[in-house]
Amino acid sequence: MPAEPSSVNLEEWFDRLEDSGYRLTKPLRVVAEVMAKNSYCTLSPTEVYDLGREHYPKLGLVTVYRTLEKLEEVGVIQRVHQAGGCNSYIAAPSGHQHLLICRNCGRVEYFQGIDLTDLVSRVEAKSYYSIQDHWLQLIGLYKSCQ
Amino acid sequence: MPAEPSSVNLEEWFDRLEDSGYRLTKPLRVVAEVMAKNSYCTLSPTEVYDLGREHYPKLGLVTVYRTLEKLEEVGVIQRVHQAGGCNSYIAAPSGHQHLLICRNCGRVEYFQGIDLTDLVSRVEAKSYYSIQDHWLQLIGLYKSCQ
DNA sequence: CGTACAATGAAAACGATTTTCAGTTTCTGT
DNA sequence: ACAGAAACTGAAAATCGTTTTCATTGTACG
Ligand SMILES: [Mn+2]
Ligand SMILES: [Mn+2]
Ligand SMILES: [Zn+2]
Ligand SMILES: [Zn+2]
Repeated sequence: MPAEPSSVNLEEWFDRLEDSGYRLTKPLRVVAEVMAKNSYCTLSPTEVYDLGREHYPKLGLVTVYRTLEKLEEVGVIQRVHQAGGCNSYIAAPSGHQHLLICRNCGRVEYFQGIDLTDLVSRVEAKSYYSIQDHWLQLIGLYKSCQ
Repeated sequence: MPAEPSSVNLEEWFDRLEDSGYRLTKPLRVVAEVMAKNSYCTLSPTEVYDLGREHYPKLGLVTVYRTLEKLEEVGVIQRVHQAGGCNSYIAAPSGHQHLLICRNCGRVEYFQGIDLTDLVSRVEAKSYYSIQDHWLQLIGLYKSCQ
């Protein structure tokens, strides 16, 4: 059921960005590439900046922020919330999946097979809310960190 | 199943703080009181500061930060993560419960009756992680916000 | 090509949080 | 009740991550 983060199709990312009217610039390509190549772990804007400059030293931190925003907007990456902070991102899986994060090394897996729709609508029926979304994350220790 | 946030026993909070070696000062009491009296909604440090100064004008913002840290450490409040930001807190319910938050007005309910232990251990069995914790939050619209 | 405009990077501004520090308050032991 | 030690406080300053501004550059499109 748990799966390695599906390897990313960078061309598809670029298509989505173009479809949303964004231009495919060098800095954008570099940032996207960094996120795509590190789809198994979370990265903060600064970490993306450092990795990006290895390939493209001119890259500016401001552009990293702006590009992460775009990538999140078109849905190819997502923000990850952790006890230590909520400013890192990871490649989003296709479809709706949940995160399993290692508290120690930050390694990430996605898992499927937990379907909450029944449980959620049961709660909805008994509350005064219309539930639009849910957010489930598992936290633990990866094999080599136990 | 959904329930009004259980009304808070402030004395119990103070006991817990004392047990952890913290001193019961005036500013701490004021901050705790603000969190206890607003157990149905989330508050940012600045909001706590403003509410606190209504009762105790000398209160400093730095002390609010320090006190929220203590309250979280002893487990009587918890940080709430939302799309708009992750810097607000709310009184924690007794025992393990999950949050149901209104996207519009910020109103909060807790709900019980969703037991994930089975689902979670099923995922654990098929992953390389030992799962220590989970984090489930429902997001929607409260009655009067729909 | 040439033009229109989105996107860039550097610097400055900004807001939230943390650190520093000198003075105050709380608790403990007498 | 009292003295002393240590925790705690508020104001100011420092710091950190993020956003805004702006002059310049690069991309898409005809
Ligand atoms: Mn789900
Ligand atoms: Mn649970
Ligand atoms: Zn968060
Ligand atoms: Zn509402």
